[in-house]
Amino acid sequence: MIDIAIFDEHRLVLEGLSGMLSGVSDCRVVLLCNDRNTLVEKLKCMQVHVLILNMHDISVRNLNLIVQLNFSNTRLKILVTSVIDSEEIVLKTIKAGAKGFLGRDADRNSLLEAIYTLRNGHDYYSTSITHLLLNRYISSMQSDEQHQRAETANLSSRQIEILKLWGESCTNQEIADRFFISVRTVESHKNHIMQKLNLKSTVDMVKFAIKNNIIEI
Amino acid sequence: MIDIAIFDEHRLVLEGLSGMLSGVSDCRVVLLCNDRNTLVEKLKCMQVHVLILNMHDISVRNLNLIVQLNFSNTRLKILVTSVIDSEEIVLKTIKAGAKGFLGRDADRNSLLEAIYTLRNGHDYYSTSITHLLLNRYISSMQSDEQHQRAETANLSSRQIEILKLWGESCTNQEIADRFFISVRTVESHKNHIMQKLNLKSTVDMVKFAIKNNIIEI
DNA sequence: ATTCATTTACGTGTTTCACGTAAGGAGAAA
DNA sequence: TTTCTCCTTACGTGAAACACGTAAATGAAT
Repeated sequence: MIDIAIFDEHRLVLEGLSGMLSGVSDCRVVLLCNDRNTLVEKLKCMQVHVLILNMHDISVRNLNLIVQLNFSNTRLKILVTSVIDSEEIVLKTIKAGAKGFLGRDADRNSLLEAIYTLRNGHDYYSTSITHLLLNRYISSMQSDEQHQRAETANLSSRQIEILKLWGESCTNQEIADRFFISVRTVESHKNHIMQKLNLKSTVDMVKFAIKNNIIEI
Repeated sequence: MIDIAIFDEHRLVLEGLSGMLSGVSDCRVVLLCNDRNTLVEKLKCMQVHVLILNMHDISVRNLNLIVQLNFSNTRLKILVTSVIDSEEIVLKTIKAGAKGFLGRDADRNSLLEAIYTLRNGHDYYSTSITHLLLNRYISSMQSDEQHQRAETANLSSRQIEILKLWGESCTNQEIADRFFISVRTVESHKNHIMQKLNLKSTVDMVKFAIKNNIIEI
């Protein structure tokens, strides 16, 4: 059984959200609230697994509420819902400590998925958000690759891979495990890089990698 | 009722995965398969909602399998599981058309979450992946904030001297000679620097020194 | 067919790192 | 004054990384 609290400034929305959960056997709505102070007070002494927090705006007031709730009840999982699923609001809520986010594309199934997922200790972000992050990520990876091809054509792709991981403070062993090769091979790769680029020390290798956008400062 | 197919090259793993789903009322395992060609043929004419595809490696063979299955059965949702949850494998599988990914941190609950989520037409990526994406995103958005928190003032003048020479690719012995101290003392200084700044590796120390204008690229 | 770079890997000896310990001094706080 | 903290110096030990050489397998180039 999952105990759920719902917050919204408008009673109507509150009841609407509550209604979506009636008839779900695993869920029990134990608190409906439309006042921030009351919410914080009540949640201090209630056992609530998931709080559905509907946000109309990304005011500091709302973000602080999340921080405050997380502070006073560490076991509480906060699921933010909002029609404003811009990058900004999502990021800010996550940074504030929300464990889930449902945007405008979310339906009842998504809500249930999110509740179960949060209850299990995992994070949940709606499809649009995940896609946003993925696209960002993929495009940043691709632009990285292009940068590298421009400046470091003399290094082989394998050598760059090694350098990249090493530049993220991986040990040789970690790099070896990642690529399923021997530690000695990793050492070999680094030796070859040093030879090829005529570098005196590993410090120089870091500098080279930074100059050539292989690793970030 | 969700119809599920499971693929793995090893029968044992196949049965293990299948066992995890026995007793789940909403799920029905309708196909176990350890041969790629058979899998493609069977799935052409069977109603399967979710395919659990356990990948041991990111071979072109496996990626092509995903592409092929997506082509021949557009309604099929492919959930890739793998102990190799590196950035590389995740990206490649998603680009190939997988709708979900479970990494090494996934447990039975995650598997069920993923199956339900895919069945509902949404994507599912395991916590580690989501965090990976989020961290990338967040760090790229507000890298300044954390970076500017670095305090050079915390380092003593001696520590900065050491760091400066080391950043010019001097060996510990050279640094020791310069200051008429023992090599061990140089090591101590570096150890203290690492401790004080909470740095994991010498690579990080180079980055710190560059960020704080102690050494130049 | 042969050359060349790449990827893989080992051997050996040196250097550096990680982590702990510790002594002596300088300066601040009680 | 004594206590306390930080800095500088330095060592011990075991692990990791580096320097330099060697070398086999692969594949692309010509």
